[in-house]
Parts: sequence; structure tokens; C-alpha cells
Amino acid sequence: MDSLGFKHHDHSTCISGGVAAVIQSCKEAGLQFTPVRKRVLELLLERHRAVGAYEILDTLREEGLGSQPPVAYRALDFLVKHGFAHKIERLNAFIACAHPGDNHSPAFLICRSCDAVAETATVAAGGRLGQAAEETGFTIERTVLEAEGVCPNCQGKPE
Amino acid sequence: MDSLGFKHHDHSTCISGGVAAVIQSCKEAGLQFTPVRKRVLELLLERHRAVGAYEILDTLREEGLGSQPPVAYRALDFLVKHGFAHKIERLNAFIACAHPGDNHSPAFLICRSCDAVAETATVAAGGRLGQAAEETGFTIERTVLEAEGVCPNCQGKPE
DNA sequence: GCGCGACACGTTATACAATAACACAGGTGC
DNA sequence: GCACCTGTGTTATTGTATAACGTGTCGCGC
Repeated sequence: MDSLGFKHHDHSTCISGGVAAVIQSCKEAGLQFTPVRKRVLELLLERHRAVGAYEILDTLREEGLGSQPPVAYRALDFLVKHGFAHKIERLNAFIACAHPGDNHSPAFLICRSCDAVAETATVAAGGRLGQAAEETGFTIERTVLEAEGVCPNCQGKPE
Repeated sequence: MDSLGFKHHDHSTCISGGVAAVIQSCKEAGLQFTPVRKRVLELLLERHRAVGAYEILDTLREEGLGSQPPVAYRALDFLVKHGFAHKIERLNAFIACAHPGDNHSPAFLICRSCDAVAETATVAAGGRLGQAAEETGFTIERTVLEAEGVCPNCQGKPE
């Protein structure tokens, strides 16, 4: 299951590629890509689905990289803040960004059967909602757009 | 601040009206609108903003209607399940529905300054996201659409 | 009346999510 | 050296949510 379109793919390349892209972005932006931050990003890329902060933390603990919640949350906050990962509000969980580097406003398709998450792009403050906001004088700064349903691989499977 | 459009309005009528509409809906659907459920709905309507489950619970406890988390969560689940209230995923909080009875897919404008929440309607699986879902064979069952920003009443206020 | 299932509620305990607050360690610039 | 900044380590606490099990009540068929 692919975070992009639920398709199979070569997983090792998308981990190494993801890490490489972020290293490059950090270098350009003068950000510190520390071991903890790198490892957390790798974990998100490996899992390739939404992962809870405490699942991350458990792995960090096993590997001796930090054992307390703030360690995981600080790394996740860094990744989210700079667009290398996203938080899935519906699941209170995190996922690696499928297009690191791009400045984008993401939307997600979440499979309630297998927990796979696909990321797609949206128009920033799109359509009806943007229109409604404009009419009332509301200034949109950030949008959360998450659709829950069943992915193609899980169609027809027992519930 | 109004949940509909951040405007002032007669609050007592929108509480009584909201409760009456839900009573009617429950009667038609054969649902039990019990004292706890009614009180929770009233609390949501009174507050007229997103309310955390534990804030609800505190009030229930004061009034002797139940003191443990499941009591509040069960009432909230009932209201959400039948469309009488919505969960704001971004805030982990709940709000009374502005259009009870309608079968709708809501969207929200959330003010990060005053916490007011406005509900608007969306096209069910609208625009780009629906298109992306269709292309990959994903079946959308529910969408979360929440925009965070600054409401007209808070524009220009100190942060 | 009695047994039965369905549903709501009560209670205990626990898991998962998130942050506050403070200490320390390593670089950088002066 | 020293002030400063950033990142990490640690303790403690708060907030959000659910599992699991027990109790009460109502309506229904017998």
C-alpha cells in the first residue's frame, strides 16, 4: 500500500529517496537534521501509514534514542513544522510527506480497514469553503481535509 | 459569535429550537432522547462553541448526571452518530449541529483566537479530492473539512 | 408472571496523546 | 571566559478516549 495511491512499489527506494530529499531541504534551509529527527522520519517512511507518537516513542526507546514523550513530540513537531511530515487529525497520528520540499496544502484519503493513508494535493482554500469564508470575512490560514473510507485493496473484504 | 456566521443572535431561541428539532428527529427515527443526552446537547448549544468531552463531564458531574468519562462519551457518540452534533477533529472537541435533521457533510471555520466555530455545508465528496479518490478506486464514506484561521470579529486584534 | 434480549447507564481501570518545567550539553560569536 | 541559542534528557502532570464488566429497565413472546 502506497501513501500516494495505494499501489505496490519499491519501498526501499522511497525510504532512501525521502530521507535524501529532506537532507537536501535541511541543508538549503540551514536546519539541523539530527539523528533523532532522521530516525523518526525513517520510521514514518518505513511504516508508510499513519503512526501514533507513542509507537514512534517505543521504537526510539528500544534503540536508545530517547525514552520520554517530549523526545518523540519534538522530532515530530520539527518534521511537521517544516513540511516533511503531516499530522492526521482524525487519527491523532503522523505520516511522512509524499512530496517533501513542495509548499503544499495536503489532503488525505484514509482507509478505515487497513489504515493506509494516501496524500493528494488540494487547492489551498478551495471551492465552497473558501467562498463561505470570504463571504463572512474569515481568513483561512490552514485547512484540514481528510476523507475516510475504503481503499481499493480493501474493497469487498470482510469488515 | 454565532456558529453559523460569527454574528450575534438571540441565543435562547437557538437553544430551545435546537432541542425541539432533535426531539422531533428522535421521535421520527425511534431513538431514545434520554436526560443525559438531552443535557449534553443543551450544554453544546449553550456554549455555542467547541467543547471538550471533559468540560461536558465536569458539568454533568456537578449536576449529578454521571461522573465517569464513558457517560459523556456515550452521549456525545449518540449525538454525533445521528448528526445532532459534530466532532471537531482539530480541537478534539464537540459542537452542536447547526442544521440538525439534514443529512449533510459539514465543514468548519475555526477561529484560533476566540475558538468560535462556524459550520457550513460542502459538496459531499467534493472537487479535487473526490476526483483523486475516484481515480484510485477509493470509496469515501466521510470527510473531515476544517479550516483554521481568524474570524471577522478577531481580525486586527493582538495575537 | 416469567424468561429473554435490547438498550442505556454506572463504575473501575487503563491506554493513548500532549505539554509544562527545568537541567544539561554542545556550538557560535564576542 | 561568557552570553546565547538550539537540541536533548528527565520528571511530572494534564487531557483525551476506550475496554470491560455489572446493573437496571423496558417491551415482547410464551
